[in-house]
Amino acid sequence: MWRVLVVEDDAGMREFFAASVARCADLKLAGSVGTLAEARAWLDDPGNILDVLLTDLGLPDGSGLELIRHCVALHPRCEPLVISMFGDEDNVLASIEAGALGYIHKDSTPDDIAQTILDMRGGASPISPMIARRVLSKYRSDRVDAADTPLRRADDAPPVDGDNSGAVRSHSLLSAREQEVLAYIARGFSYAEIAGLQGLSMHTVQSHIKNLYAKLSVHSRSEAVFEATRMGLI
Amino acid sequence: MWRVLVVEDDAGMREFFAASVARCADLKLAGSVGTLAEARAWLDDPGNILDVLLTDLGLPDGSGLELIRHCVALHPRCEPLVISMFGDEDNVLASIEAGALGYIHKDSTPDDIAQTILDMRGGASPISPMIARRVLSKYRSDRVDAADTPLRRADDAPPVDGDNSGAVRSHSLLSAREQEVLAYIARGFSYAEIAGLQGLSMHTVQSHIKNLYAKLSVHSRSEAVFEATRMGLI
DNA sequence: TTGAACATCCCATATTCATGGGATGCCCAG
DNA sequence: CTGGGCATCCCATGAATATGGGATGTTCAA
Repeated sequence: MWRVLVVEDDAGMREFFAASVARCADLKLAGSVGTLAEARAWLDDPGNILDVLLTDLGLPDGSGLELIRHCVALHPRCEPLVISMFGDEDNVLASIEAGALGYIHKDSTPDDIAQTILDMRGGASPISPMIARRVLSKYRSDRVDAADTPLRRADDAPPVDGDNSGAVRSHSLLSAREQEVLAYIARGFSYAEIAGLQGLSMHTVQSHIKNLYAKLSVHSRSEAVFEATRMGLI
Repeated sequence: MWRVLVVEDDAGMREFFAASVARCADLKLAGSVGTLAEARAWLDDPGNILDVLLTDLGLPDGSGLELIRHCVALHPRCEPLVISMFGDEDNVLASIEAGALGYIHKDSTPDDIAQTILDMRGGASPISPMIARRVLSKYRSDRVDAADTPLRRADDAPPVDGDNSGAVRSHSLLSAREQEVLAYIARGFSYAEIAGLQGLSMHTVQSHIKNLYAKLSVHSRSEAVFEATRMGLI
């Protein structure tokens, strides 16, 4: 009997999925929430055990991708399944990279949904041939250039400066300020300390760090130091 | 109109596949052979152009895997498809690694065969959910291996230990656990996530990090990553 | 001259950290 | 057989961080 958590912002849809799960004898609806925050809280509760995460990608307060990563980290035995819309292949692929094992179409019937979940727990990966092909391509190219594969969380792509005039200033991904701030971060200085050392406001420092993170595609100081080191910026 | 080469040692089967291809208006039977040698010769002839290689794996004079590799090298635009038997998943997986895009079951109907080939040329990868799952696992473990390789350098750290027989680990500043935790910290994982990934309690992770800090004489994650990098521990 | 990138500053809030405790059990060396 | 290093777990709290908003001005290139 597999425990399923449904995460979907649209109330109607959520009801539908929840009902589909609930009415299958081999599945148990462990929970049903509508936001990323709620889902995270649910997953964070050590009392909750999960076998299947059924989640939408477009949540009001964030991306389902984050949720998937969070889930695979916290519940290693849980298998994530994505609720996808038609023509949403890029996102599905991203989900798979994030840890999803397959997806369910938004216009599936209740029985299809339950069956797909059971198939997955039986060892299958419910993905279409089109997606399979793309996974294969990715798989192959990754084997080739595995050396400089981004390490993690590189997919919630930051606004990494869409201008490709990069030929000019190719060796300064970061602005001068950002670089300085980064150096301080690596040495463990706090916002306030960096601000003091540079004669800036703490808010300014915060801003620089925000931008820094976006450019490095990271979400924390330690990750930033790690990535920057890897990229030879420190 | 896709040109198909059929490679299958069993004469009856070969006839069957050849006929299935031939009778489809959008496919052209470019050739039909029964041995690896013949197939190689066919592929080696610069006059022959190929869009789809449909091959069995168990050929009398060698493996279809070799043929697939040979084919992808000589005919980059050709898409290999494997003829598989029931329960032959390991071989199918190997074929995919060798370059195959999918497979056809030996007990398919003529129409299925043609349709599968057309689907593949349309951008799909005809593989079952079970196989897809195995490809995914492989894909993921490969990525992890790739990401981990640069981390474990001078030292030891067997992936998941549990046995602390490391008596001979004389000049290792950090314990195995601490190293692992450090690696996760560098990638920006939170306490809870690291705990999940290692199957530990969050409190335990916290303890390791505390001790880690003491050993490195630092007071934050970013400092730890910086110092550890400087000391060649990451 | 209009937009884009940068630098600067401000605010608010939920989450996560750091760090101080303390506890048990294992194994190895002294 | 005892102490120290390691691994594991628990708790609590103040501090720091991450991240979402906005706002202003400069500079440089299209």
